[in-house]
Amino acid sequence: MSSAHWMASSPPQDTVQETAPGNMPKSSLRLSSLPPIFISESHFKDINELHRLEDDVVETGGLLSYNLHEAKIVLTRVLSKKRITMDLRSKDCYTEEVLVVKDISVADTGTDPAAGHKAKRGKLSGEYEDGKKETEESILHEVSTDSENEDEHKPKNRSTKRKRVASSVEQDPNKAYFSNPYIKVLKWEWFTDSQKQDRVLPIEPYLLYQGQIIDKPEDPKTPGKGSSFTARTKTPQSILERARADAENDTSSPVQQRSNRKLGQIGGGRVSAPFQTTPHSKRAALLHQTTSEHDLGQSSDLPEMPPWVQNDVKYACQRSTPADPPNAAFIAQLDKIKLARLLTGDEIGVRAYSTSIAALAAYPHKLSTGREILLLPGCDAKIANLYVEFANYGKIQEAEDAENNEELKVQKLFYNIWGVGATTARDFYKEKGWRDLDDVVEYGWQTLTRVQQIGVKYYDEFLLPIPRSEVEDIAATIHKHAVKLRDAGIQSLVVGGYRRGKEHCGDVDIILSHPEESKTLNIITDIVASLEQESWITHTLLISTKTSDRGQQTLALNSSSTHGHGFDSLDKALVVWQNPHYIPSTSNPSDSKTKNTNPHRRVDIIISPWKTVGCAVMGWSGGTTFQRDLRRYVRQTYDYKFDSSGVRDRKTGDVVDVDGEAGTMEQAERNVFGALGLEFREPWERCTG
DNA sequence: AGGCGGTACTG
DNA sequence: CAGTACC
DNA sequence: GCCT
Repeated sequence: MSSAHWMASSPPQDTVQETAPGNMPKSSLRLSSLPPIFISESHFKDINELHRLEDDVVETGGLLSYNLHEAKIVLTRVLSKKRITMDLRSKDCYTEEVLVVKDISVADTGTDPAAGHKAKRGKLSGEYEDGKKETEESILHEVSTDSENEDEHKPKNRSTKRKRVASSVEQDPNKAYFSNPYIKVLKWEWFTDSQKQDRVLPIEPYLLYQGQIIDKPEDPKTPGKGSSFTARTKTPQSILERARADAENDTSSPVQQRSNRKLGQIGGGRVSAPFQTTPHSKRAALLHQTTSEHDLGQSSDLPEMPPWVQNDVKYACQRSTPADPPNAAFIAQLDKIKLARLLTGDEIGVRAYSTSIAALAAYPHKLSTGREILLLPGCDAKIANLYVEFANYGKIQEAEDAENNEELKVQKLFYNIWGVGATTARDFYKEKGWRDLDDVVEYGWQTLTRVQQIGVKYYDEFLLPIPRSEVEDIAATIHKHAVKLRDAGIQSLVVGGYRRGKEHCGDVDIILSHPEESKTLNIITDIVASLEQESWITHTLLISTKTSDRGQQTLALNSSSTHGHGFDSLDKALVVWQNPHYIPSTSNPSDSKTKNTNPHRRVDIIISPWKTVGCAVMGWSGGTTFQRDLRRYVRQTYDYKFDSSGVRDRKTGDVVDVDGEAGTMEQAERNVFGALGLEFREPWERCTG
């Protein structure tokens, strides 16, 4: 994208040297002869700063305008063209880009926008070789086109204008620009740099966008856009959403369940306001609620609390958490709020909701009152209030709002790209101004990391659930290769969601080990190579061949006589998998080269040395909250540090053997539970989310 | 008022 | 160093 | 958001 290069380049700092601003007491910059100037508020921290800067402009005689239909200059801190046109549109200013071709000799050189666009469509149909960059030429001073309207199929030449601007201007390099009627969006630095140099600098190096104002386009919706990619991405509802929908259709709706409940038990009869409580009044309000319920003679008898509640056992690794708890519908609502916390970057909020959810998921009874929730570890007034709302109305406004929020919807779409986290998803939305995957591909493909490109390429396929049988097939293939590369002593175990019993898995996690320590050394490289060789692995997202810091391990140093260095290596590879065996198209037998349509899968291959394989299995089998709580439990109880490659004493750094002697991975894992003073939990009891 | 899991790779 | 990944 |  030539525009990207162009935009990224900084304005030349050596444009003019002659002025020595030092002896000027006050800026003598005069902007009074320039067209009206509009300042875009985007990226200004607060209104005051904006006003101050507006004052600065006024001080130079600049004609400040608040109407984009009269302003000819827009100063902005935004850099991306997409975002600029969005900003303009938000002020009811619709534009078509007007190209600036400075030098005739470079005009029309391979920047046909339609062609570029088409090429990217091709990528999405799978013809794209990831990793290979689509080299788009960066032509200095030529603004690549892109009509701002959403209509993908509009012929680009209709919306594209090219305007030649005199290049070798004698006196005023801006004259040619200001003699045309187009609106010009400049980097804010044009003004500040001009201030510094006390003269009106040429706008060209700062010109981000030049546009002609057009009428507001009709057809704001464009219902069927014909873009297969866009259509595809919207079709398969995310698993999460479907799970939620299911949960909400739960026949045992809490509304009927608690039909005798009076509305607005907290403080009044209103819907949302009562749930906004001040920190100090929260618990009191709820207690009052339960008291009044008691006074009304309703059954306030709570079921007998499970031992972990009675004993205030607070770590998720200390209790049984099934996959389908009685309060799944309520949990589904909390999950929506949690997702919103995640997307907005509130990691602590995520942690808090995760804790509450894990406790609720472990609770074996259908909830009946808000007071009940207060007894659960990790749950307090906020969650109890949400429950009361849920019990009364069958839904939670905050959750509904989060789910329906357009911004969050788009950010979730981006977040689902492998390699894109919450921060980048927000960046795509807020800074880049992208709204769907087509935008990502069209405007940002080259800025994506390698793995993000792969993530986009297989966006839909990575979201497809993997049946258990296919997980087993994949595991068998990996095991077979491992045996081939070493010997039949290789043991393997599928962990992750599969081991917790999920019917459909998001990915495949498999741990490989071997009772002889030497047999697992460097095997990850060999396995990946071997599977690549047979075309099972199409991409390696990440491979970790070092067990980084473990150099200091006394145990490894002394006991393992096997190797000179002999350290553990809990290696892993995160790869993209595709079954290379496909039916060569029954419908089109003549076509010898039909495409392999088997979906690409995400597969994690983990290698563990035998002596810590119990930790590896344990660390890869539980839900996230189970893992976090396990680590907190181990720290709190023993001041040890747990991770999937072993346990160490935090004070001494010594390795603690929790694996014991075991003949199988499962036995090793049981030993770890025991050594850590934990009751064994079956994998399907670790569904903490 | 401070803490919230621990580790490794990428860019 | 920030961001993302794994559970 | 909850816990210490």
